Amino acid sequence: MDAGVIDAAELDGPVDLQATVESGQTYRWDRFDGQAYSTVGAHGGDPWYHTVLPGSETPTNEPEVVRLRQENGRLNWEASFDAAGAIRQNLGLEDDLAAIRAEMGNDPLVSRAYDAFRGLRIVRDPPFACLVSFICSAQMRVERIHGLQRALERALGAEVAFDGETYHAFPTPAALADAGESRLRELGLGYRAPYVAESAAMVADGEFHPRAVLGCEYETARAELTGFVGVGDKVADCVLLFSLGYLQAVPLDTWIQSAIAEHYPDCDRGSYTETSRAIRERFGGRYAGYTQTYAFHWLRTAGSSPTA
DNA sequence: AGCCAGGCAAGTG
DNA sequence: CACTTGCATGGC
Repeated sequence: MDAGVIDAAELDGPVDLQATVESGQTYRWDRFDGQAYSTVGAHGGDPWYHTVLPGSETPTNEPEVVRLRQENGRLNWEASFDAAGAIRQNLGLEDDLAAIRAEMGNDPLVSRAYDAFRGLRIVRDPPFACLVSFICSAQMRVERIHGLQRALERALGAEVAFDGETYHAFPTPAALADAGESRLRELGLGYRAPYVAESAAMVADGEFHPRAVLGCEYETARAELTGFVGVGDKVADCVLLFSLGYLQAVPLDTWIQSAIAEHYPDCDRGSYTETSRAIRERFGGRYAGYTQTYAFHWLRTAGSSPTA
């Protein structure tokens, strides 16, 4: 077993592991202590989190386990390989958070949210898992989205042994495509089941891959991703922001739309494309997705309920 | 019991 | 293009 420490002092700005992995941007990290996933602040002590990275992101080309825990300014990790680089990349630890904050804006909502979750980073999740989890996210609560991803892993993901325990990788595109709509309905996906089955088949067949939009200009990339079944502008923005590193993407979900109505009514331009352009400018341009994610987490945990 | 959840697709006007 | 409707399931 490999292990190591990432000291926040090496990074540009603070780190808050719990806010990063429990703010609804990634569904690939599980808390080890078995407590409810999204009960922010309810755990005692510093919990371990674990994930299984896909073979496409490991040196062995096989799924590998990573465990991680924050103690003050230090991130302790354990893994089946030298995972320091992968962790830094996957959790946005290489982002210059201090510089990003300077472009996020200073209105009350943004300032309150940033102060509440100082150290929250934007993740770079494995693209296929990110795509599936946000297809599943339609009309579902964050806690349930996370539960569904775990159900998919347990039922359809490869077993990975590590340190005497068994973990599950996220299902491959072929595994989800082969499972088909009926099996995915059995696992609780509801009307999203055919969306996941069809989009997984597109990837398994080599017809399309979320990674294929890398290099495209932002709005082009978003439009391309809507070629997947079950992916509209909002889910496409989630994949761009939480997986592909498009930090300007601002997913216009119900929480953000209600925040726009309440706090930035001049940014409501009536269409997704135009409202997106306006709020992106208000939220700091190239780093607007960071602002969105702080605002989302703050609204969902401390702010008022959406009215939309 | 009814309403709602990190929406999307298909169908109208 | 704007607007409406149907869609699974679980928690409050």
